[in-house]
Amino acid sequence: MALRYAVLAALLEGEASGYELSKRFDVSVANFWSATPQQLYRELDQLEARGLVAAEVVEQERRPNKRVFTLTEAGHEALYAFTAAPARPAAMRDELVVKVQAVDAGDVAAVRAAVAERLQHARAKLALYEQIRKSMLAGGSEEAFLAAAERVGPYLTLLGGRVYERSNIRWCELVLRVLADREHSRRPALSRRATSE
Amino acid sequence: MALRYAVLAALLEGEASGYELSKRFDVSVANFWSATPQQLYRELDQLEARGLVAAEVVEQERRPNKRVFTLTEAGHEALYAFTAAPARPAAMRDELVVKVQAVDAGDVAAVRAAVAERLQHARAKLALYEQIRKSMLAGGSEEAFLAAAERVGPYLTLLGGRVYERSNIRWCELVLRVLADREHSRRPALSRRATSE
DNA sequence: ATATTCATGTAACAAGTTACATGATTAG
DNA sequence: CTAATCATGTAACTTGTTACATGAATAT
Repeated sequence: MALRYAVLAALLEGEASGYELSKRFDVSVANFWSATPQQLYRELDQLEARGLVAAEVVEQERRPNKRVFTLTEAGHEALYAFTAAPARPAAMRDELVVKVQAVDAGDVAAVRAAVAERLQHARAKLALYEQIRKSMLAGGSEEAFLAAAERVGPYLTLLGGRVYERSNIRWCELVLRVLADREHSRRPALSRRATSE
Repeated sequence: MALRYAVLAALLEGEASGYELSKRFDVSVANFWSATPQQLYRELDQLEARGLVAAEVVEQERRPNKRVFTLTEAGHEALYAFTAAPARPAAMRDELVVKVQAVDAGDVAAVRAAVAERLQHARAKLALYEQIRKSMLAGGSEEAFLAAAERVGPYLTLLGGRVYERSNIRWCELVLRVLADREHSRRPALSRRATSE
C-alpha cells in the first residue's frame, strides 16, 4: 500500500516520468522511500487506471517519448486520506544486521568488511544530505527557511535521513572497534563450531 | 533470502519452536529482523526440507505438541557462507516518513499524532533495550562482557537497536517541534490545495 | 569503440501480509 | 466466564526483486 502513497508524495515535488521518479526513489539517494524502476512503472499504471495520476505523453525529438505523470484531484485526496490514517510500525529488515548477529558463527573478516562498506556508504549519503540541505536553505538559517517554506515535509525527511545515517555511522564504528579488539585478544581464528557441540 | 539466514541466526541462540521464534522476531521486540509467524512456519518447513535445520517433535502433556528446531551442520555452513557473501544496502521503507514527506498536503494533526505515537514507541523500545543490556552485562562493565562473551553478535545488534531508537527519538521530537511552530505561525488551516492550481 | 544515460516495458519469481481456522490451558 | 497464551497451519493476496528485451543519444 505504502508505495502507492510514496509515489503520490513524490509527485508533490512536481510532475515526473517513470524514469525521473526512479531517480527520486533510487536506493542510493532516497531519503524517504526506495523502489526499483519496475515497481514504479507497475504502480504508475495502476495509479493511472484508478485516476489518481494523469499521464501525458510528451514527444521528444532526440529521446524516446516519455509519459509525464501529475497528481489529479483524486490523487491529492487519496494522499490526504493516507496521512490521516494510522501508520503501522516500521519493520526492521537489514541484511547487515543479520550478518552481525551471526558474526560469532561466521566469517568475521567478511562481516567487518561489510560493515566498513556500510560505513563508507553512510558517510557518502550523509555528505549528500548535507549538500542538499545547504542548497535548500539557500544561504539562510533553518528558522528562516521553515518560516518561509511552502513545504516542510521534504526538509523534515531530509533531516530524518541525516539523523539515520549519523546513527549508522556511530554503530558501524562501534562494531568495527569491537570486532577489531576481538581479533587481537583471541589467538585462534574462530572456528564455525567453536561454541557448539 | 535474508529471512532464511535470520532464522538460522536466531537458532544460534538455541533451539526453538516456530512459536518461540515468532517471539524473537516480533516487530515490537525484534532488534535485528522482524517477521510474522506465518513467514516463520513457511520458512522453517523449507529449511527442514533442505536439511539446514532439524525438527524434533516434543510431546507435551497439557499443551499441543511442538516441533523444536535446531541448526544442523549444513545449517551452520549455510549461515557461515551467508556472512561471507556481500550484503546489499538496506532499503529505506517507513510509512511514517512518507506521511511526513506529504505533511504539507495532508492532515497535519494526524501526522503529528502519528509521530507522537512513534516517539512513545521508540522510547519504550529503548527502555526495553537498556533493560536487556543490563541483564546481558550482569553487573559487569561492557569491556568485561566483551572480553568474556562467547558471542558478541547479539550484543552488537542490541546496541544497534539502541542507537536506532535514539535517533528515532531525536527525529520525532524535531518533527513535532517544527510542526507545532508551524501551526502557531500560520493562521489558516492549510488547505490541501493551498499551493497548487 | 564502449559505457552511460534516457526511456519503457514483460515475465517469472521470491518475500511479506492478512484472513481464516482449530483447539486446549491458564490467568484474571 | 473471558481473555490471553500456547501451538500450528492453509489460502489468497500484495509487494518487491531479478532477468530479460529494446533502442537511440551522448559522453569518454
